[in-house]
Amino acid sequence: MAQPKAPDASRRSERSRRAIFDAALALVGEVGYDKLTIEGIASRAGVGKQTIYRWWSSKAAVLLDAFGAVVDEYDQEGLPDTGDLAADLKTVLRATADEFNDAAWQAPYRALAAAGANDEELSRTFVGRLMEPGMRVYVDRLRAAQETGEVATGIDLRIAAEMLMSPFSQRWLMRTGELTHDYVDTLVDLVLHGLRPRD
Amino acid sequence: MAQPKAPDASRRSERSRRAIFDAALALVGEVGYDKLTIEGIASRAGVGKQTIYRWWSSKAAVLLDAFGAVVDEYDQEGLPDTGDLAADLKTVLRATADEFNDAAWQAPYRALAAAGANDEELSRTFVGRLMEPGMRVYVDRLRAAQETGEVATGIDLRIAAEMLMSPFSQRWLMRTGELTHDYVDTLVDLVLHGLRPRD
Amino acid sequence: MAQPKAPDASRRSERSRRAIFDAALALVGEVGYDKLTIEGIASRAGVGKQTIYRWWSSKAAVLLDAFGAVVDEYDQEGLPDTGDLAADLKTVLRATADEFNDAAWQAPYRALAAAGANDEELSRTFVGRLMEPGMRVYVDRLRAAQETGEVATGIDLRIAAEMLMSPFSQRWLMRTGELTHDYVDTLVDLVLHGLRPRD
Amino acid sequence: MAQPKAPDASRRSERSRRAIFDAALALVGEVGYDKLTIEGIASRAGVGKQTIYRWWSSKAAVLLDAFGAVVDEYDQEGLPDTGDLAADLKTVLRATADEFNDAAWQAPYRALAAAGANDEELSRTFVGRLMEPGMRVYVDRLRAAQETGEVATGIDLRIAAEMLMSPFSQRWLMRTGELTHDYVDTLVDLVLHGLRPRD
DNA sequence: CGTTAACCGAGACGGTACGTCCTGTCTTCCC
DNA sequence: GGGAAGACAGGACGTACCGTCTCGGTTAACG
Repeated sequence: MAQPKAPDASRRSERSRRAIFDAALALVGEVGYDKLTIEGIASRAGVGKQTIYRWWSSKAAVLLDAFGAVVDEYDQEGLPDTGDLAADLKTVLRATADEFNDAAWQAPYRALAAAGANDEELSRTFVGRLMEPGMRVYVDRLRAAQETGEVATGIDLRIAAEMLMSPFSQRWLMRTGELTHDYVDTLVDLVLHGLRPRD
Repeated sequence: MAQPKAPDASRRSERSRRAIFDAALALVGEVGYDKLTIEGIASRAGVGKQTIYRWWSSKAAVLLDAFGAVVDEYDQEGLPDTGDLAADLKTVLRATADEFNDAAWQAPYRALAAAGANDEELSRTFVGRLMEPGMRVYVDRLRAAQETGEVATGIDLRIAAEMLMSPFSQRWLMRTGELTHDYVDTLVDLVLHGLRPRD
Repeated sequence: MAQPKAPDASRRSERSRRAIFDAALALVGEVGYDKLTIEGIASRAGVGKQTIYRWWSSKAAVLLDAFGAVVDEYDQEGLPDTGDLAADLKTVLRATADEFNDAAWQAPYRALAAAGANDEELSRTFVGRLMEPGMRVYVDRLRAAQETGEVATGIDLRIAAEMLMSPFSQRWLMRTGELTHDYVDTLVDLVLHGLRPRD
Repeated sequence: MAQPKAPDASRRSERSRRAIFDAALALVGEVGYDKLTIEGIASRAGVGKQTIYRWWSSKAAVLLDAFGAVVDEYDQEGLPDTGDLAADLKTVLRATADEFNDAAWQAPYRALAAAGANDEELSRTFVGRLMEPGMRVYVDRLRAAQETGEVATGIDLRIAAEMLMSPFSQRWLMRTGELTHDYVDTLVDLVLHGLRPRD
């Protein structure tokens, strides 16, 4: 079952791992994803190329881990639940919009989304690691709202959450519009109207 | 103030142009976007590299033109209007879902969406050339529905259209779910419920 | 019969060819053969690596051509023939000794002799290109001496020439002794004594 | 004034030493000297790389020791002295020719001769360890012949021995000819004729 | 109807990065 | 402390493409 040369993870250099993450994130911001190279990362991190190839299979994989490590620190603990679904969603989506407008997030996130489009394997990891967790907290919050009657029963909450998040992501990814607070508010209102219990 | 070397388009070889398109589309399907190369296209098309560089600035630009030429043949003439908005949307989105599930469309479309994420200029062209026209017909159809009272007035139709199309595109691009007819129907129903005239 | 990608020699850049020779000879003198690298030659010559790989198969092949070009300028025109074989041989071998003691010749010559020992193909070329011509003029001179009676008939002149040159080369290659004029004189005398017509 | 880390030879593993020799000799025969690597030797010998680096400074040094150990078993005990110098020399040189034509000797011997050409230090060891002892027995035999009058007095026996051995070695090293028994006989006769007491 | 200027196929060029291999050092764990 | 194992920083390998340039050849507009 094992690959033909599994490196011994217990001997891995934590120092190098971190230097590689820092270098990858810094470089993707400076030169963009297309001009990001393994050699560049290695050189900036003061690391041999082989140390990268030993642990990752592509620059996308490095970036995914690097960005994942950053995101993990933002420890999501579920959406707020003040009892007012619309207000809660607006609060969180406004914050998310601010994050997406932050240059430090743009480059790696865009890069990974793009790389995922052409690489199914990477795409699965990207979605599972970075997008699914976010999606799940929305579904949970919607389920809670269903129990208080704010949202109709019988609705596919997964699709409901996508109605909220996909227009938002798509707008940003394709640059078809700004992610303003106004936009967020309008979107939340329109979506929630559709989720209301039917008359 | 002309560029240092504006090639004379009137002397351009139509034969070569087509051969390049065919080669680009065939290759992106066979080897994927990342391994698509200008040299590969040139060689497959039986064309000198310079003939590509003379007319396009990158492999993305070639692919965009090549795919654009294919798409143009599907000449969109607006959405049907039978008077039943939901039915009309389902009809068209089901057809679109089938298209997106067609392997011949996947590779170039994904490639361009991905390339656009990292290249703002390309992104603008991609959206303007391939996505905007599609979006526009939806907005038009929604406006018609607004006039018949099926959709509430005062709604931002652009955002409404995005609520319909973005979850759909995102699902496909990120591979977070299948584009089935059932999915389309559910999505349309949920969205339209949100667009109904308020009580 | 042809190799799978014969480059077009008529388009070859003479400028690059010369720059490569110069760089190779300079570097082998500066850093030695073992630390001579294709990358180093390319970089010093201001040339792409591929330009070297296109025309040569190894650093040894480059060096052989480079050194060959230098040697060719020394245009051998046969040994002098004053009628005194011993004197003629001493004159020429003394000059050769001086050449072999010249640092500029040492590095490439040693390198090629060494590389040839481990690479039969290269060895054939090295011998044929650089050593055979030298050997031949000695054989010719000995043949002339045979006609004047200075050298016995029936002697294998090839072996005779080797008796003269091999101890000389071996001494230099293996560093088992100095190549002084005295040494040369002694060697010539001993060898010629063996070649004298038998009593 | 000891080196920074003089390993304690008394604790050295004889088992590893032998495994390294065997691996080095086997590999140089299989893949040639250029592709012989320390890693390859270590791995084939079932030994850590450090165990090699601890005791030798280069692959050439390993090979020299390995080959030296083999040669030592051939324990030279001087040339035969039947009273007939020519016959004795032919006997021994014929045997040597057979040895040099044996594939098992070729690779390491050639490799070391080549490595010596570019590495003065190695060259001294190689000559001193493997070539000098052989040379010495020839000089001794010639001296004995001088005392019986077969060889002229006043001759530099060192140079005389080289006249015999260098053409032989050179021919083999440079592949300029076969080492046949006929060749050996002719060479011995020619050389001895030159060494005869002058008239 | 010949001249000539541009596009064209071809591919050599100076470069950059790839992913692999090996070097020589260092660290860990075992005996 | 020697030895097996192997991660590490470093660097060269030989390959693949990049985007530029130069070379005939062909082809269309102009004189």
